[in-house]
Amino acid sequence: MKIDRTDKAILELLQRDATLSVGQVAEKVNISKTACWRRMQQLEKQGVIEKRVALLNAEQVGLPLTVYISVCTNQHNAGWAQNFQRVTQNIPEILEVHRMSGDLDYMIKAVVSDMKGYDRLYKKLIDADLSDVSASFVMEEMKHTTELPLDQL
Amino acid sequence: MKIDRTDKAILELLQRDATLSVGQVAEKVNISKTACWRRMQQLEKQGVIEKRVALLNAEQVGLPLTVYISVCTNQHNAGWAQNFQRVTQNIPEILEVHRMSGDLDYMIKAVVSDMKGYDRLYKKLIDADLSDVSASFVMEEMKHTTELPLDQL
DNA sequence: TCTAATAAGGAATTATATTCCTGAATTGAT
DNA sequence: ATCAATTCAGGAATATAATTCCTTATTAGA
Repeated sequence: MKIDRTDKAILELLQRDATLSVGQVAEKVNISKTACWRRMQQLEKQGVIEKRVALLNAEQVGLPLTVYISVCTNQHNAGWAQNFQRVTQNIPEILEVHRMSGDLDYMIKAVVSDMKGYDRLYKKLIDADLSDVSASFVMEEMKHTTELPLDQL
Repeated sequence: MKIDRTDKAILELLQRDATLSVGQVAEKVNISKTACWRRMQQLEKQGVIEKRVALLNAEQVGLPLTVYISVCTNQHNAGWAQNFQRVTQNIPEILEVHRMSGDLDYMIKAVVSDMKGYDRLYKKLIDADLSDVSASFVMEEMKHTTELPLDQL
């Protein structure tokens, strides 16, 4: 199934605001309600639309501090990697974990309430045998979006 | 307005799946549809719920490569910062920009189609006089969520 | 305890999603 | 080019959900 110009327009709208009704989307992209509904279904079935979520304000829920943590290791073994995977999955403050190119290391993004909160997170990582850990704190969030650019479609 | 236990439960549900109907949420948190609807309205009015969005699959829309770019500067002046702000806001591949603690630098997260795509982005940054740029590519996305932990509420 | 204020639920109403059916456009074979 | 066969689109009907409105509890303060 190919994503055409109309699908692209639908995706752009829904990335911005998923509360739009089928009718509203249909009108904006100039097709009928039914046709629009079918396209939206299709895009979900294909997995192009992964999910619809509510985005919360981190400050208002008591998580004003974002921190990037890089973790280095010289342990190449599968056991270590598996343990790392398991530990990070189960810490809810950790929002993202990436294995990076270059050095053999990982980048973690986490949100915490304050330095005390970071310290608790740090200890959890240390306890899990992730020793080579270094943190950078976010001073100012200048841009933050979940909208992917769809130019290439 | 205080966020109580019930609000917290509502937020946890909607962070995970914003397609849940008011009725479904109400049932899960054991209150009436109307009460639940009012709480949801309130949470939106307060800005605790910032928005509802559709999350797309980056691979399926042709953006399989994520890159972190750090930008250093020795230019402290307001003009440079303003230019930086303007340039990054207008590049849609750039999803996040953070000013970090420690060294005077910035961290950018971007998505691109491939190395060619990265190179185009790189050139845009260079053109905008952001010279001290270094990239790290994501090899594997191990965790990626927009769900904030609400334990502290 | 009484009153005012606040919060909750049920029923009615409105809006929206979803299905179903019909007709148009497109494709592929002859 | 013509004729099925298939895919795609739209309108109307139906089902589901959101929203409003009204009435009843519950709470806080005098």
